[in-house]
Amino acid sequence: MATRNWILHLDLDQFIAAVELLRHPELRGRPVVVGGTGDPTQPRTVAATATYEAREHGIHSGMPLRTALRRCPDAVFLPSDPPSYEAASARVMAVLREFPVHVEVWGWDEAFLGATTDDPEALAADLQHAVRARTHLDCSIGIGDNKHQAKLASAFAKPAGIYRLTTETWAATMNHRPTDALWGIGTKISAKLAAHGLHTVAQLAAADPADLARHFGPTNGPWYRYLALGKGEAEVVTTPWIARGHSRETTFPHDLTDPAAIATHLATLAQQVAHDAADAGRTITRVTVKIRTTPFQTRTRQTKLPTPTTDPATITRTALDILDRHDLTHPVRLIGVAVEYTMPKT
DNA sequence: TCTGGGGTCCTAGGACCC
DNA sequence: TCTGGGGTCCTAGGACCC
Repeated sequence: MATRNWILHLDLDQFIAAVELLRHPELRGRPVVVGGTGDPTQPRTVAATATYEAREHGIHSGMPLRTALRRCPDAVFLPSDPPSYEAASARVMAVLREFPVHVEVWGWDEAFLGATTDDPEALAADLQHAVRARTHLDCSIGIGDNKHQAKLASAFAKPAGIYRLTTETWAATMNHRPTDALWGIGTKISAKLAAHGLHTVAQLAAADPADLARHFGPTNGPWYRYLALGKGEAEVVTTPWIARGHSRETTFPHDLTDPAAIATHLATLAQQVAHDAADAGRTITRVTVKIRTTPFQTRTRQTKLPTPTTDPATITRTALDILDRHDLTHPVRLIGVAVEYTMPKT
């Protein structure tokens, strides 16, 4: 077998639930739901994850906790605890870096690995064993010629398995599937493609790029066809990601109608975001204020700052000025502040 | 099932300038 | 004067992902 380059995608199985069960072994085998502050009576809080036992009751991530409670009154509800997920994630990534691979971290529970080997399955099995031995966490590993293939392959590998999806096997594996099986095509685009007669991956792969560009945009249209052909980024980037921006938002359990209360909360968010930027050593070049009203209508207003800054007072004043441009005649369920960072010159 | 929070990137239209 | 066309920046919204 010839030695060549591979992309591996490692996906930790049921990551948040697995971390929680390590801390609460007595809950193993019980339906467990993690989300919010762990209070299932709190409105407008959703599940971050649910164990297999909870899923048997029809509970899934994204479901309101109140609904989950109704479906399974015996379920155990735990608060979300991002710092411990962060810590568990860091332990896993450290294990991966001990192998002769390039590691690109992709969120808490995923990583792409670049490897040169004649036996990627053996490497994947070694990785799984090491991660399990050192962290007690299971992972699935996809093997491909690029990130797109490897990413889809790791989903086929679940739970705790290994799956290879390459350019050679792409058509046989993917052609009959709906277009939203591709990584980057969701329900909206899939429906729009179907309206143009493109239902399957094979049909999208055979579509006219110019036609796609006309209906889906000059970049996106041809890119969808590229995905359907099984192509994708094949370079693993190990340098740390430089964030484009940052945001904080709050959904209130009960609507806000008092303009003063809205302004007060907005000012708090703006100051937090300004401090976050300063902590990250970044300057802010644009401020966006997001308001979601009942019934679930989301509006944004933004301003480019004349001069980049991290000054909390400037960010707060800008956010409050932007708030004045919003229509606040409807009850407010969400307030958010997002900022765009100045990108360092390269 | 009345619908979180934090991100990234693309698109389209209008303003403005030459 | 009553009408062009391109380039760039800004803004709002939307789609997707974890």
